[in-house]
Amino acid sequence: MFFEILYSIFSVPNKGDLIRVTENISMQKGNATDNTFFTSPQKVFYNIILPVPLRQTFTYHLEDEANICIGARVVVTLGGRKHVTGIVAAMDVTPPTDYQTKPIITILDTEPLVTEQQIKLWQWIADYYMCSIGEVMKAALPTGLKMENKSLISLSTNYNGEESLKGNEAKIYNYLSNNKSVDLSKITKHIGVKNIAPILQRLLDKDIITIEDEVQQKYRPKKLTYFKLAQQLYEDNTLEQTFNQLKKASKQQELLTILIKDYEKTAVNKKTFLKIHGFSNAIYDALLKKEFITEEQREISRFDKNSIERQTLNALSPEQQIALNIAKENFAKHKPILLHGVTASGKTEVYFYLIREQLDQGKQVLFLLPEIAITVEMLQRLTAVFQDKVSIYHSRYSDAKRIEVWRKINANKGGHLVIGARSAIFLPYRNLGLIIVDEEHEDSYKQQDPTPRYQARDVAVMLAHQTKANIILGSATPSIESAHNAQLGKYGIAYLMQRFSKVALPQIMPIDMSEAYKKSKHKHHFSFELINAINEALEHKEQIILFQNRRGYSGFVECKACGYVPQCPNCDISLTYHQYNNKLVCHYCGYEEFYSEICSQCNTNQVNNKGMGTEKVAEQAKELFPNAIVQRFDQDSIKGKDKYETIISKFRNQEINILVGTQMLAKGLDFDNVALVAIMNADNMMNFPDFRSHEKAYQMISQVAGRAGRRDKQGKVILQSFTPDYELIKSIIQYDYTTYYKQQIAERKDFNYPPFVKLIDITVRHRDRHISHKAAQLLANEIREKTGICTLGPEAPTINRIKLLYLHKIMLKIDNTKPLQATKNWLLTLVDALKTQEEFKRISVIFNAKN
DNA sequence: AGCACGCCGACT
DNA sequence: GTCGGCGTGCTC
Repeated sequence: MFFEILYSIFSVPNKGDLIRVTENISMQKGNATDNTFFTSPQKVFYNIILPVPLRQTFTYHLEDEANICIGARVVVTLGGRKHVTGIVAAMDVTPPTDYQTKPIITILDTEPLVTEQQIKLWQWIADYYMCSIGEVMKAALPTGLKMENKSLISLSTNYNGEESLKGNEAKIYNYLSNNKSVDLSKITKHIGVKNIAPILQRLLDKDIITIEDEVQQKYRPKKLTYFKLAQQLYEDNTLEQTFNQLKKASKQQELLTILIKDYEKTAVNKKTFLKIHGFSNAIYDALLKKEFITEEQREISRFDKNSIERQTLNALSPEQQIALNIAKENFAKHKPILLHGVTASGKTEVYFYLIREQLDQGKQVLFLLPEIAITVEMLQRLTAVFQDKVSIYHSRYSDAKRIEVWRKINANKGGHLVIGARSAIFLPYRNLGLIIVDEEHEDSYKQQDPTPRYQARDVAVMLAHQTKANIILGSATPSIESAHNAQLGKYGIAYLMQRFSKVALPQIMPIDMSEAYKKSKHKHHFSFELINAINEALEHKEQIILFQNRRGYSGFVECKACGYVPQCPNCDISLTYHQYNNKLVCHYCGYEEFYSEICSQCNTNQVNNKGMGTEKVAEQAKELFPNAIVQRFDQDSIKGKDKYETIISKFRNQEINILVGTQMLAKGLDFDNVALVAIMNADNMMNFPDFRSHEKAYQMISQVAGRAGRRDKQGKVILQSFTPDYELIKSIIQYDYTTYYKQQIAERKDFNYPPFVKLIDITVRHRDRHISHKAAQLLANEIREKTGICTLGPEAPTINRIKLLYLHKIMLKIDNTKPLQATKNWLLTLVDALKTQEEFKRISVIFNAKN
C-alpha cells in the first residue's frame, strides 16, 4: 500500500506491520461493480474525529473487521478533500440510516497514537470552550502527525529508465522529470485521475519514485563538527611515537599539543578551535586522515544535555519542608495545591522533590511553564538533576522533536519529565503522576487567538482530575481565581514567604508624578528622585532597568492643527509611530506606511508626542545620562534571530548600564547586578479596559520589582505614578497580597466578575457594519429574553474593524444558578439558527470562555 | 477549515 | 473566445 509508506514515516516503530486495507479505494460512482471480491463483506462502522470546525464526528466504514483501535489515525476522504487524517473515536457504531458512509482508506496506526483518556479530554475542551473536537485535535497533534495533502513526491535516483512505463505511470514519470519534487495534490491535478494512490504505489514498488514528508524535509538538524584526540593514542601510549611521526609537520604537532594540553579528552568544536588557534583546514584534515584525531557530529541545541553534570537536590529549608508536606497531604486527598511563594523563595526546590518522587515510581510528570519562562537556565537546572528523563515540548522546538517526545510519552517506558508550554497538556500521557503549573497566574496560559481558546492551567486541573494525577499550581502572585479556590478549600495551600538569600525584598518607593509635574521636579518622563537614584547606581557601577509597558517610540502621531490621528485603513485603529524605520505601523494587522510630517487631513504639520514607548524612554535616558550605555529590549528591538540572547548576555556581562524594556524583561530572567528598577508609569498598566487590569498590574509590578537587588544587597524600586494613593499601589508597595486579594475579590463580587460568574465573550463579525450590528443585537436580545443571563452589549469595541470585518461584542455573565454546559450548547444552536437567515448567512461568531 | 463548483471581468 | 477572481455551499 502506497499510503502505508506515505504515512508511516513517523510510525517508525510500527513500520512493516501496518494493516492491509482493501485495495478497493476507488469509490467512483458506477465503478463499484468492477471489483471482484472474495466473500460478501461485512461492513463495520467507526466514528472519526476530523480536523474541521463542525461539532460532530463522522461515520466511515471498513469492508471487514480489521486491526484498528480507538486512537489510531486513519485516512479518509471528506467533501472535496482527497486525504484527510482523522482519529478513531468509536468503534462498531450503529450504521447511519440517512446517508451512505464512505470507506476508511488507510489505517495508519496499529497501536493507539492517542489515548482514550485524551479523547475524553478533547471532548471536555470542545464543550467547555465551545468549539469542535476536530479543532481541539488540530491543536493537540504535532503537525507531522496530522499530515494532509502535503507529502512530496520525487523521482528516485535509482531508476535507470530501462523499464517501459505506460499510461498514467508514464504521465507521472514525465511530470516528475520536469518537476523536482511535487506534492500530492499537484500530481493529482496534473494527471486528472481521481485516485492516483494505486498508480503511485506501483511506481513506488518499482523504486521509480520516492516519497518524503514535507515536515521531515523541513527538519534538517544543524550539525556541528566536534573532534578530540584519538582514543588509541592514549590507550597504546603511543603519543611520543606520534609526535616523532610528525617531526616535519610542525603545525600538526602544534595542534595536537594544544589539544592535549588544553582540552585533554573532551571533544571541541572544530570551527571555533581552528579559528581561535589559527589553524587551517588542511592541517586538521591531515591529522584526521592519519587518525590521530576523531570526529563526531553534534546536533545544535539551545543547551547541551551531555555537557551538564549531574546535580543532586539541595536540602530543603524548614519552610520548604513544610510546604512539601502540605502538598503531599493534599495529594493524598486528590486535591490540587496552590503554592504561593514569593520571588526567590525556592518554589523550584519543592517541585524537584515532588518530581523525583514520581519519577522514582516510574510515573510521568508534566511541568508547565509560560512559553517565555522556558529559558535555557530553567532547562539546565532541571536537566542537571533529572538528566535523560527530561523532554522539552514547546513551540521553539522543531516538529520532528515534538513528535519524538510524543512517541516517547506514548510508549510510556519508565519515569519521564516533560517541560513544556501550554500545548504540552496534549501529550498522550499513560501514567501521569504529577502536573506542575508554574507561574500559574500568567495569562499566556490562555490561548486567545486560534480556537480552541483554552486556558491550559484549567485544562491541566481537569486532566489531573480525570487521570487522578496530582497537581500543583505555583506563583508569587497567584491569580484571584486560584486564590479563591484555595480560600474555598477546593485547593490546598502552602506558602513560601522567606527569600532564599535572606535579603529583604526590594524597597518600593512611590513617586507622585502629578506632584513632580506641578513643581517641575522632572525632566521628560524622569522624576528628580529617579534621576538621582540612577546617577547613584551608575556611580556604584550598578545596573538599572527601566520598565515601560509599551513598545515603540511614542504611541500615536497627532496633527497639532486639526487633531487628526492616522488610522489603519483595515482595522480602524490608530497607527503607532516607530522611529527606527520612520514608519507608522498597525499592531493588529501589520499594515505600515511611511511617516509624513504633513497631515493628510489638513496639510499642516503633525507631531508625534503622544504617549510614551520604550523607544522614547531610551532616547530620553541617553540624553539624561550621556555616559551610560542604554539599550532597548522589547519585541521590536530583538527582531534579529539571536538578538535576544545577545542583549541579555551583554547586560549580564555589564556591557550595558541601563536596559529599557517591556514585560519581556520580567519573565524568567535573573540578573546579578541590578540595583535599581524603575516603573516609568504605573498608571498605564492599570488603566486598560479589562476586569483583570488591576490584577495584571499587581502581578507585573511585583514581578518587575523582583528583578531589583542582589544576593547580598537589597534592591530599590522606583514606581512613578500619577495616582500613588490608590489602594492597589499601596498593597504593591507593602507586598501585601492579602489586602490586595481581599480588595480584588470584593470588587469581583460587587461587579459580577469571575470567579463569581462565568464570563463568555461573543464576537460577531461581518463585512457590513450594519449587518454585524444587527446580528449582534438580535443575539443579545434573544439571550436576554430566553435565559435572563446578564448580557452586556452589543457594542463596537475600540478596535471595531479587523481585516475589513466589523466587530461587535457581547459579554455574558453566567452565574451559578444557570446550567453552564446546557447554556453553552444552547448558545451554539442559537447562532446556527441565526445563520440560516439569508441576511446573516455570512456572519461569523466567535465564543471566548474567559474564566 | 478546505475544497469544488459556478458565475462575471481582463486578457490572448 | 477562456483564465481566474472569489462568493456560496457542503462535508459521514
